[in-house]
Amino acid sequence: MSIDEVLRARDFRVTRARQLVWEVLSSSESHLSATDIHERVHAIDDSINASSVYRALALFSDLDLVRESHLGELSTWEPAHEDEVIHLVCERCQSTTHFNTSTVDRLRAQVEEVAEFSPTSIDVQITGLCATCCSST
Amino acid sequence: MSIDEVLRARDFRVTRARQLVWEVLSSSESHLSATDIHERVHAIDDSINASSVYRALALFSDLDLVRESHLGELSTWEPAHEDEVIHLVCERCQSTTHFNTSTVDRLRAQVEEVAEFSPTSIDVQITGLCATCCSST
DNA sequence: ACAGTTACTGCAAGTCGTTCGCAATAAATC
DNA sequence: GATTTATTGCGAACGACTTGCAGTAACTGT
Repeated sequence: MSIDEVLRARDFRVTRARQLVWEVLSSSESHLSATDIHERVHAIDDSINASSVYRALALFSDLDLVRESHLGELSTWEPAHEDEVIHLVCERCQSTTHFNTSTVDRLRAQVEEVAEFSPTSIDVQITGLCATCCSST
Repeated sequence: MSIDEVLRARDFRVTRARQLVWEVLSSSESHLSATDIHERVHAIDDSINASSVYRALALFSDLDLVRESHLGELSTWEPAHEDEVIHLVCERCQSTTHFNTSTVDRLRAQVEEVAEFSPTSIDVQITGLCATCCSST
């Protein structure tokens, strides 16, 4: 189902701003800040305003099409994904990558058993240096 | 070693602003935003300005006395602690508890090996229901 | 205890990301 | 194509945070 269809199916209008924001978001592999997104959208069509970008992101967030994270200094967005994933945030280049491991499940189990805590969501965030930045030190 | 001693030992002046920020920070069990801290400091002594709070936090951060996290919409602060610790945040009573497990070390090792990422800090936040709230459902 | 030095502070202005009100625009419906 | 109204662009406003600067108060030496 394309973004146009999703929007129409939920009775929202298909607009150029929304299409472009989605295009930028889904064609990037990493997390993007609102400013990143706005810049990229603006590069394609400079008539699209920053507030439209923010409004599109808010809408997509309501529709669970995107996932907002507060990893670095700014909020970042990415298309929504199912699994609990670890975020690796590079403190030099600010890039964010995903890392998937069953260790997170082990963590969940431990917390439930030992701490008697019943988790609804797990957010793991590791800051440090990514491979590229680390080797260029 | 008290905050006064730490400051003096490193050739920084002991000021009321710094003392109060530290007092607020170390007497709270949960993470606090800069605004929270400012409010609490202001409640004790309303002559202390917001910029002094920010400057104190920046200094404490340099001295590794506090730890900054980017888990929510705002940055939050807490006194630095040695071990990488898991934060269990109850979504009903808002209490925050620490949980210590070697699984976090395993995580670090995995990330280093598999993702070739060199971590400086690990933040794990688990939201859900604490034992008390869970049993009173 | 006091004077001198200067690290710190309070203040006000400035920055930056984000939000909001409103009139103009353009997507859907007929 | 005309009508309706959800969306937009714009500019002003907001809130967190930073900065420059002149005044203050914490340390130092006497």
